[in-house]
Amino acid sequence: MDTARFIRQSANVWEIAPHGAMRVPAIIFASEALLRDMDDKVVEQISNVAMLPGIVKAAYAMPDAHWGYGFPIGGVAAFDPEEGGVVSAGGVGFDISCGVRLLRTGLREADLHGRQRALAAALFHDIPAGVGSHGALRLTPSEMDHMLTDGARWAVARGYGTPMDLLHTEEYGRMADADPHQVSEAAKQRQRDEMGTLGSGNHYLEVQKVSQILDANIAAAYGLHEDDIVISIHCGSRGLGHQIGTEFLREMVVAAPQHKIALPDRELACAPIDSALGQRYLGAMRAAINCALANRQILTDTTRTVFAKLLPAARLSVLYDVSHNTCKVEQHEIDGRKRKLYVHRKGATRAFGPDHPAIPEDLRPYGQPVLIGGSMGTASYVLAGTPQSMGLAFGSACHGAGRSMSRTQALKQFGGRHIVDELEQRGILIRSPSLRGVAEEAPDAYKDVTAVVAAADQAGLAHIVARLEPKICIKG
DNA sequence: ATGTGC
Repeated sequence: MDTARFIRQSANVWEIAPHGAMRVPAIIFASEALLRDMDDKVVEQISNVAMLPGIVKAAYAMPDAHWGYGFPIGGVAAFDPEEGGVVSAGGVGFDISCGVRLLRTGLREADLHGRQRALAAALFHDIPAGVGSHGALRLTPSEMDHMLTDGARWAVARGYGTPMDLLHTEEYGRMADADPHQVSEAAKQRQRDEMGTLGSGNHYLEVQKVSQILDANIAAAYGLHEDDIVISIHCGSRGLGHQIGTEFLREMVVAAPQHKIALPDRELACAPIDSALGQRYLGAMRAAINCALANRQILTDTTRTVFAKLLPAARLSVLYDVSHNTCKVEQHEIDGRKRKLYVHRKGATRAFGPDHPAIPEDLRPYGQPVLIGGSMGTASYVLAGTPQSMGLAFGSACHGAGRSMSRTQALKQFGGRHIVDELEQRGILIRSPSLRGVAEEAPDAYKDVTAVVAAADQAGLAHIVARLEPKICIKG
């Protein structure tokens, strides 16, 4: 990307002033090197987002941004219903409420010695992974509705985990105002036996060690110490979220003319927040958020069972669970005035600063944990929301490394077997039902996650707390 | 992301 197109606001903040049909500026958070390597499509897409009705302040792209469906992945945009603001299915993405949950184990790296292979085998055996994977559960229609209404709270009530888990989950495990009646039978059908499954693509369950502490004070408050073993679970709402996304996208394209919305790109299909269609989508999307929260809760329970068999000294506790594909109603102060906004985060993690009431009480003084999943075989990071993050991009940060190469391109260039062998030589065990999937997820098909989080940190979006390195990766 | 697709 040509950096001359931008007004450089500061070292890591780049702006395109509004022109043409843009209502607000487009802003990219990135280092100069990341921006130079960034897909031109990102500017085109956030500039299009900046044209949508009721958009507030600016359309943003995070340092890991790349080309997505309509909105870039790594995009943030907030809309005001009082100014004709819209909600967009493409602004949330197909994998509704995809997110990361981080578990502490109470184990140290030394506790894994001699057990790593057995643990990898047991996790791979018990965690359903891959395209169309099925879990042990099969939901009746009434259980499906309970799950879609109560999220992780439903899972805990059914014996999958403890109330303590909910305390450290976004929305305390239950997204309010979900409406299972707006979720089609087809979506429910697809999800019936997919609860507690990982899925495919970039989803994974990883056993990691804390390799570096970058903020000792916050790390201690988060219960993280060097050489600790932790577990990251990265997955979303499976077939249900995808089906909801597909159906509403189609409906929003058809309805756009009725709502008098001129779309700069039909992939940006959206509906006014105050329309019946907008409200129906929000009800269904929140039900999908509950599905993802319940899914990660059940996976937590399965993981606990595996650890109890192999490493009974382990005590798995949730540090935090946060989504990076959502649209949420939040209060934000704009020019001294508090406004209720519909914040779309697509491949962007919520990153609320210290003292925000949405953060669990014991973590509140330190800022919300921001969980950044790296690409397979590379590092992940834990960051914390900062006091200034609310004013920068509505309290948002990056979500991962971000692809630098398409899946097709990665398949041409890399071999799954080779990647597994190479990582094994570095002490990282990859277990996956699909070598093709492994090739698509090759570490070199992604940006450098360390550079991405450094840019997020330097821009002030979130503050780096700890670095995690993989030991075992169960790959979807 | 996805019962991976014109």
